[in-house]
Amino acid sequence: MIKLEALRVFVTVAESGNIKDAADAVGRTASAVSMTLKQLEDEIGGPLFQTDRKNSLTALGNLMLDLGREQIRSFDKSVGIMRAFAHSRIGSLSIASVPSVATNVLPPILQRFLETRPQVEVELFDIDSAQVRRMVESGVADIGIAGESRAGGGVEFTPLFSDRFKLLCKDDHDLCQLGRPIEWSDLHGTTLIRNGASDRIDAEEYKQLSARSLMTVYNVTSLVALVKAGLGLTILPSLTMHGAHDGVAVLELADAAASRQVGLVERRDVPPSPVAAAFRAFALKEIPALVTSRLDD
Amino acid sequence: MIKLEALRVFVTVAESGNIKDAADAVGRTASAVSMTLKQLEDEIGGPLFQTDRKNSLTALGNLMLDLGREQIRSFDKSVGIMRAFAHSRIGSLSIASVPSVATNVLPPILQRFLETRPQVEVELFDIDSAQVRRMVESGVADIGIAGESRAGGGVEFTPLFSDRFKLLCKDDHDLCQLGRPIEWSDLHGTTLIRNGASDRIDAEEYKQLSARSLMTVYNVTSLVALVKAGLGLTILPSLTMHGAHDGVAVLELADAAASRQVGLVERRDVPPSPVAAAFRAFALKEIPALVTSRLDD
DNA sequence: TTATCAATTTCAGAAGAATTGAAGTTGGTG
DNA sequence: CACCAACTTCAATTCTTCTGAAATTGATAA
Repeated sequence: MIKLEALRVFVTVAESGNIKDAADAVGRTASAVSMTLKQLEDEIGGPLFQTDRKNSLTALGNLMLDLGREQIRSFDKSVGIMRAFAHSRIGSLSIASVPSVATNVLPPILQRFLETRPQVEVELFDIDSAQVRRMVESGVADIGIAGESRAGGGVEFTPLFSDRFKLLCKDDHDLCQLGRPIEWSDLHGTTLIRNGASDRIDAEEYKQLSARSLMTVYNVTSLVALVKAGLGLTILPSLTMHGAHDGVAVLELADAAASRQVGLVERRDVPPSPVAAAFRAFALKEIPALVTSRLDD
Repeated sequence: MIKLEALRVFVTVAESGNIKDAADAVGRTASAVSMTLKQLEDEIGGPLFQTDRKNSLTALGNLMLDLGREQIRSFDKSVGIMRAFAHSRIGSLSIASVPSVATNVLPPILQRFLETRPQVEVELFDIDSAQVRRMVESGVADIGIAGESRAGGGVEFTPLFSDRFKLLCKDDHDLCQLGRPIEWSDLHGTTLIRNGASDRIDAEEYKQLSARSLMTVYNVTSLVALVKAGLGLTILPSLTMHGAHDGVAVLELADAAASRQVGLVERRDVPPSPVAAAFRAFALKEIPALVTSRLDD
């Protein structure tokens, strides 16, 4: 059986024009090279060089030099691709994330992740938690970032950070004068605007308040605009409303349990691609640190 | 160093979905296959299968299956080409031959030669002996067929057959009545037409006759037409005028030395390509036999 | 949950292939 | 024609790969 290694030796000899130099180049003795060449000629079925001074090729030798070079080049390139992929230097990564993280957290994370992986292709979808789970489950996204869900399903959740809910109201609202964390009871008699994230709060008191609410707004920008216009107040994870908004105030809630767990969503039983695995490790290490500093503003 | 053989094993395992069947397919034990796979994973830098039951590939495994298959296919194809070329089943062959041989001898020879080599490409040039030598010397033709030349030059001559010169005259010419081989002296007083081939006759008597000749014609068809028209007689190698011509007679010459040696012309010090070498051997064996029967007509 | 069974892995020894260094050839050069 | 360098050959050695037995693993069924 002809080996690629034998072709490598042959090409080296053909290029150096003699066995001794080729032997040095491949790190063997001349006799080893000579034997390899002989074996190759036997297996191919004809002489490769015109004389045993290896400075001129036969027609067969020329053909083998061309074909051999191409095979070596192509093989080495393939191996390079395999290794690059295995070491997550190449590949593609599809991330599905809830908007708050996609907007406030992922940009610097991805930037740093891609700094050492310029060849990796990334797709980022910002969608709500339920859809994140769906995209990961169906394999459309390699990894998701979303709030924790009750049902396990085909996906697995790994917490990244916890994000406390806060109250958003107009900055001249009465509640701003309280000077202390807001109790659920403080909200009686106010107009609460529901949103996509606030359903996750488990407190019974909040649920009752929420049930009486007449408005639900999913878009954060709209939500802030409505609050600013004085149409009501709303409760959001603090990361969601990260960044100052003129005319609105962000107040602490007294209920420490009012928080959402944000974490990675991954498919169960399907191992991640090397890039996805690398991103997972990177995210697990970097996102909590980043979020901590971000929420301390 | 990753070996193509390891990729072969991996592809087989990926295709059979388990080690045992793959081991049978490649003629190894399961343990050997298992170890090869492990080594491959170490060298690439990541797992190839999702579990140690080898029925589902990782993303890396899928990539390697694709790339590996392609490498194997391409390598095997290259080796096939090398072997086919070495065994002269493919390649190209450029033959330069004098017209008499190209017309009367080569067609059946080439037909038989190519019967077992349908992929071989042949070019055939019919030109005079001097040009045959030139084409072979310059490498334009791989092999030549021509009359023997005095000067060696960069080419080598190997005799194939000897071709006696004969006299061609109008069939009502007086010489036809002699009923015996023609002596040079019989030609005194006749009109001799010189031609490209007859210069090779060494006999002093002929040379004198030839020197007196006023006409030289190189094209055999024209030559025969002139003879038939009664403008003179000419002396040609018998193969040249093979095939009956109405109205002309072919007479034996008494001078047994009046013959040309026809043979192979090959470049010195440049080994023939496998096809050329095969054709050489074939020609050396088949042409003399064919010519003998051809000239016995 | 545990028992079972086949597939896989591990391990040490065996077999095989490649490599070495020394001795022997060969071919080119002065 | 003798010399020298390059190459080949050969037997011993080293390195790699393979094998068979035993241990482990994981799926399936009781």
